[in-house]
Amino acid sequence: MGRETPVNHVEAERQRREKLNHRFYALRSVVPNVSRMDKASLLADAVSYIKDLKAKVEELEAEAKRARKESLLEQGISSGGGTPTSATTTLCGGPVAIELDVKLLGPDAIIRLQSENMAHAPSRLMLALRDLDLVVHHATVSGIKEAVVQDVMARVPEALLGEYNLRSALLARLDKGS
Amino acid sequence: MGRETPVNHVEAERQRREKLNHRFYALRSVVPNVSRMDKASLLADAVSYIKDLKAKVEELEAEAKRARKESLLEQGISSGGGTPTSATTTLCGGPVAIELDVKLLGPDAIIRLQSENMAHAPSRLMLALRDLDLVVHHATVSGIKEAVVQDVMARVPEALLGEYNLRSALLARLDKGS
DNA sequence: CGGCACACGTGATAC
DNA sequence: TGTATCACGTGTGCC
Repeated sequence: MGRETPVNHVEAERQRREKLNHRFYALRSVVPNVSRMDKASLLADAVSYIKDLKAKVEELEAEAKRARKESLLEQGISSGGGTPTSATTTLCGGPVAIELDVKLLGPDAIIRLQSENMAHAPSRLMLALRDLDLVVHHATVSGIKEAVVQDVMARVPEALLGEYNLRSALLARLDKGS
Repeated sequence: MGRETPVNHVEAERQRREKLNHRFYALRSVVPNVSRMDKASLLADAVSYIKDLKAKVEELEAEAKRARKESLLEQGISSGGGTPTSATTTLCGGPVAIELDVKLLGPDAIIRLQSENMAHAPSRLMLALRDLDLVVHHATVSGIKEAVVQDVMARVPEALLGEYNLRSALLARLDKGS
């Protein structure tokens, strides 16, 4: 039958070239010292430039690390003031301080979790929600110093309906993810 | 009259192509995390990478200058300073449509993730953040129907500084957690 | 004239 | 099956 007009192919190739050339132009805009307008030279210059930047970054990072250690030393010496570090290591035996509030509105739930700022609290709650198949509609999490508070609005699967059920399941999941 | 055999022309063009491809290969060797083997993507990644390196250099230089002044003054001002900002945006066409935007402000990052409303998107991002040791200061997630958008403010570990690095690491983690 | 660099259309090919 | 990318040969303009 009639050939599927190859004009599409031509046009596609044209767009591809156009895109490529645009990328080349973008590359030119970020690489200084573009001696030749030549594409090959541009690529070569880009490579050298990247190598230069890499070396520079590495050098500066080493210097920064050095400076940081100095700074840490200074801090360690001058740490005569009151430090707010409590960090009672009672994580193991004792349960972490947690306050969990669950309210149901029809099939949806409003969940409020306030706890110590343990490591990666947000991922913990989100994992618990995921494991229980709660569909998150909206969530906020804010952490300051030693405390973190999370508010979540989500849809609850029928099997978990009932504030007590939901709260228990959430607490179990939260403890489990220690 | 008889055509002056264009074999020279052909051969010249062939060598030119060969040279260009070699340059492309060289560029690949200095740009990390080249997701696609595609030439256009390589150029785009190279541009992002160069921008990122530039920002990193600028940031580190500012920090070095600041550290130098601190060292000279021997004064301990709070280090929660704001350093100049830079921006990076790209789009990743994987199994799911994802748009990830990362902005660095000194040691902190502002992360914006917009994606399809796949199952449990929030836990995914939070897991990625946890795995990368980002300390989340504030986060919001809102989902409606087929789309979900997440905004996060978090502290970035030194090893991950650089928008390109951070973005790549996040993308990798997000893909991994399918 | 000839070297050089580019854009174009085309066939092949992978997903 | 269409939709991507790529390499190739060719035409064209510029020193």
